[in-house]
Amino acid sequence: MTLSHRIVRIALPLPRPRLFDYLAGPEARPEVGHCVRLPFGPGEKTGVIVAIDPPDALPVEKLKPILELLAEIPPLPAQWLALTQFAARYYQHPLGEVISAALPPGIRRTVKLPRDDDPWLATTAEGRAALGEAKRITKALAAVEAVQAAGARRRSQLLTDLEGDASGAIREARNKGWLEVVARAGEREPIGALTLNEAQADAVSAVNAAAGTFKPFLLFGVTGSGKTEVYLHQIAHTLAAGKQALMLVPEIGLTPQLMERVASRFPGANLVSLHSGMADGARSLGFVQALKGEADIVLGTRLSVFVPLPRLGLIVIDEEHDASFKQQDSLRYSARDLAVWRAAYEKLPIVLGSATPSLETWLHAEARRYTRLDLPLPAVADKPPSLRRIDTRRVKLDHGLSPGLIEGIRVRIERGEQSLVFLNRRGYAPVIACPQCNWISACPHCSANMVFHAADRSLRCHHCGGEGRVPHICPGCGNQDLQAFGRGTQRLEERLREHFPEARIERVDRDAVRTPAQWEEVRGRIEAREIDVLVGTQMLAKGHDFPMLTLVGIVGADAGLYAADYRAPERLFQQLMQVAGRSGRGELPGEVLVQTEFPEHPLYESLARRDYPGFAKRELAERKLAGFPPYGFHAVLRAEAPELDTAVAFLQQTRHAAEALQSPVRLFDVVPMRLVRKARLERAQLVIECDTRPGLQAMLTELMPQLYALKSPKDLRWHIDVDPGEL
DNA sequence: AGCACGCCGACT
DNA sequence: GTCGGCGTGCTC
Repeated sequence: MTLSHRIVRIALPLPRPRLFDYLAGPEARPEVGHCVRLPFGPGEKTGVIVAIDPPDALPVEKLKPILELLAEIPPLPAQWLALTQFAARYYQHPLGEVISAALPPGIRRTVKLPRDDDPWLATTAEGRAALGEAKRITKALAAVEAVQAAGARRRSQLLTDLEGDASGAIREARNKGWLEVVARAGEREPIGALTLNEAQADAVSAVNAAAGTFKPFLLFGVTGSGKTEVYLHQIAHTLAAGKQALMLVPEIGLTPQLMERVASRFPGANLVSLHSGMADGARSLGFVQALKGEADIVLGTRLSVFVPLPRLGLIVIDEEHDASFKQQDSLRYSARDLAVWRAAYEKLPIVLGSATPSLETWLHAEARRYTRLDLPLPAVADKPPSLRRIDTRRVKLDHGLSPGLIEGIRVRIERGEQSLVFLNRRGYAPVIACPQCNWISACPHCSANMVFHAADRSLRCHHCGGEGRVPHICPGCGNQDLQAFGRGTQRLEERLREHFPEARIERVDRDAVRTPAQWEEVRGRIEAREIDVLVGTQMLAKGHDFPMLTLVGIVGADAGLYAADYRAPERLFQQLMQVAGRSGRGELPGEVLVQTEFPEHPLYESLARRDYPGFAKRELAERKLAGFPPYGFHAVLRAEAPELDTAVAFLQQTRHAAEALQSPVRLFDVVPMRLVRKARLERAQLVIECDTRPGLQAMLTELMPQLYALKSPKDLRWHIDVDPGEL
């Protein structure tokens, strides 16, 4: 080898925390951050260079040369590598796998990069003339029309603007000379910017003033207080300074309306949207545009926190408390927490928006580590709906519905207003049982009951997706009289139809509304006042304002009050605040009815006053007493195997190893998980608790090599979850 | 994760 | 006599 050969250290997608050294020839000109294709064992893999000529490299004669340096992908910037390295350290996950999770699948798997055939298109005089003279709008003319409306449009954006596969129509319009390639969208007046009220204006200037420094903000305001408008003004300021903006939204928050609102506000900006449902090519293209600095705004779900942005100037996290920011498998990261780290590392302001912040964020704000920006409701809408609690111990329920709620719905139907009944349990009934022999509809693969779905008379397990027919006679004793116990949204819907046969009733849950398009369609009908009563799960809690919705009924929420998981009340309060906020958003006064056996429960007291700070104060006091987050820190090691003993034995071994480590952590007992059996696997867990994050980190870092060294049975799988969403 | 190497049961 | 089971160990 010659002197100009370099040794490159590569992170590879392997489930062990190891890096591998290779040789790169003089012609390769390797840089840290470059993607490389290389021989690995008998096959090939793609990896990323994390170091060049490391001092502790393997002897050269043991190294293989790389196959190819993927020079068409610019090297990933140092800040990006720092983010993945931090995530690998913090979440105790192999760096190669973190990098692989952070890269879009198209780049991860192949050498093929989607050709950047994504020019800016503008209309020509011929195109505008053709549009004006046309009697019929052809697909090609529709493309011209869409470009005309936007001023100039990226081809990829145009493809998503138009119905179906529009690539042929765009080609035709270009061939006819109706569309031409332009260097870049010209500066245009932003469309639809709203005048800010005083609180909004203050929030905007506070964040603008923090440009170029790490400063976290909590934008605290209910839906309707205008958080999105504040984000848009902050993004406008960021773009004007020549920087890029990253905006993360919950999974269900990434709607076409939001995309459209951002796109039409910044017609000249290159807006990239990213979520896991996108095709590989589009995802890779967006990623590379961001990496090259061509994207101005990235709007996406949690995975967007890993998008490289060389000129990043602002991060926004909408609904920061939302559970979908935490990944629940493989690399179990919190996009919100990583975003805060990223903002600190890159010295940026970050805005966390919520009406019901996570207690972690709220505590930061109370401690003045985060700056709280309050957005009160605008004066015109400043009439929070009255909240009434219906004591279900004192009234006779009709299939779970109280007379008060039924009467409330009846009145709304008469007035031509809309009602919403919220029940966070889909299906018809949560269990089928035999009153004679106590047989119940248990899932054969999980320690859970199968839920009765009336539409197709099926029994479904909501944990493993298993499905079966409802037996005609009891499998235990042959009894013909099987009964459905408890209630879900389907049963409520059925009962409401019996009560109000004339009313237009619509159920909204994951069974009835499967795709975003279906949800859009239902939403349209709600707005067009074609629906009188909505029945549904938390899907209904989010989304847009329905001005004619004046009654929200909350049914069966009590389960969250005394649940085993200490986070249950926090989630319940967030959910109820959100669903209660659906009512009375227009001119008409709203009402919320909560059916409960515990009307005097403090959570409902706080809810009635719309008093998040009061709720948070009480909840934080309890957490502090228990040493739970955000006053203590958890990691949980989970193991699963066909036999529970296998999983328990593995965790016991780990626990012994951990005990020997001289660490301030507290090790809980190894216990079966609450849902012990899921999809034919028995699961157990070991919770590790510590008063400080660094203490927990240090212990885990010491423990991990021993964990990897433990020889675990072939059929056992384990993972570690730092800052778990639930215990 | 793949994938090969490597020692023990029922088959052309 | 071999085809193949998946246990263990390695990949620069």
